[in-house]
Amino acid sequence: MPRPTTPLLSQAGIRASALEIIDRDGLDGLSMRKLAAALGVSAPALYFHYPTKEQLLDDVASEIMERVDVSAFTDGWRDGLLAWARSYRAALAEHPNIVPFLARGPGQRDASLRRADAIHGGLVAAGWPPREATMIGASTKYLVLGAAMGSFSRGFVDDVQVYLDRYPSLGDAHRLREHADSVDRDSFEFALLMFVDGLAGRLARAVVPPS
Amino acid sequence: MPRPTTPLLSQAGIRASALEIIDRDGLDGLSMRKLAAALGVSAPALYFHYPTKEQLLDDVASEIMERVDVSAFTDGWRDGLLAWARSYRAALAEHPNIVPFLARGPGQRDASLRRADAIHGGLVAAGWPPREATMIGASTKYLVLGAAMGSFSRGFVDDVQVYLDRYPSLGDAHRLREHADSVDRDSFEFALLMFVDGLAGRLARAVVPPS
DNA sequence: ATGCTAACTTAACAGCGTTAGGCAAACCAA
DNA sequence: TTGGTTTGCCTAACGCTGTTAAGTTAGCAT
Repeated sequence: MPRPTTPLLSQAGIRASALEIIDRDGLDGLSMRKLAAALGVSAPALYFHYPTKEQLLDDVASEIMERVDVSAFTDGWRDGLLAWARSYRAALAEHPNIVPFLARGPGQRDASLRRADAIHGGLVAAGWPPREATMIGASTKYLVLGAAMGSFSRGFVDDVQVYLDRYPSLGDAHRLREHADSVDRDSFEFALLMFVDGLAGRLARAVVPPS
Repeated sequence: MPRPTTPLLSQAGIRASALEIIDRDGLDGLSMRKLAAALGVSAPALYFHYPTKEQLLDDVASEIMERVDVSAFTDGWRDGLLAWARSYRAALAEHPNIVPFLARGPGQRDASLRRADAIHGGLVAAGWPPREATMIGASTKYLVLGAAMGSFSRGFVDDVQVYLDRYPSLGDAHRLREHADSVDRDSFEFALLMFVDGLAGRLARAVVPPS
């Protein structure tokens, strides 16, 4: 079968199929051969559309990151930060299996830079010194990514385990997983609020210096 | 070469060599064949001491986690939490390349449970409700792991990049990396302090309810 | 009509984690 | 001391991986 009348593959189609496999079979469950098979094509055919698997994953990750909302800083730094962090986490929650890949660096430099700039700009406009704005951005990213890694990739129920050990009346075995999930969800929200409260205190102290 | 007079391999030796390779060549740079070669042995020989590569990595990770200090909760929850978080991060900073593995779940269940129990117990003893103690433990872990992923694995300099873009006078190209490192270090400390401040406020409000 | 490029194919390479089977030294029971 | 079992290594090999090379033909431009 030589060159087909109408192309069998497209970058968008490859990305979609890849993400489907990742969601279903995990990050390690994606191989170029399996992906090709899902698209009804031989593995090397993919290399006419993507130069490398890494590049493909970068694109998939970028597609996911595009759903992150960095527009709410017009409503003040607090709302902006909360909206960013929550939408960031929500985006990762939709495709938990790709988080380990996403966690090792931004994909498309320019898009991620545009996001970082929106955040940084929003914070500075609200009165944060530039260097602290940078640290706030980094900190929030730490929180989201750490929570995403902890929640979505298996494991990390140890704290919940301890909790249940101390209150064994709570936990049927089959309820442990859902309980762990809710603890994880709540912990992220908790951490985010504590962090933002700490920030608010610092900003207040900076504006009105102590007597 | 049949059975040698004195064994060539030991679990401890295998772990040490594996960690050396990981530190030098990265997590993907560790293969059973390369590890075996470094030990002067053929690859399958390793399987007489470790049933699987995953198991070996689990052990290496556990060894690193043993250096985390969870003993400072006797000095109050604040100092305990700070000491734990800082020693946790320091432990990861010594072997950044293993963080991506470490981030996908606790290794030896009992050791990690013992740590989690010390933390949870320390927080509860200091007056935190059990459920919030669980969330504080989870949150702190998020922060440490997120920071470790962000800082150590390449990339994540985008915020720094934005910062430098806005103040281009600051940055020679060769200073960018060290600047990014310091921003990352400072950001972790910043995030940790903001989080703990938020916690302190919450605890104060809980103890002395608002009028 | 001719040649070039595009989009696929099959075959193959080096490397991966892991398993099977061989072999001799070391250990243990009689 | 002998004999048998176990131990700790070896080489060969399996099926998998990402990726490259070379072949084939449809479509398009000259």
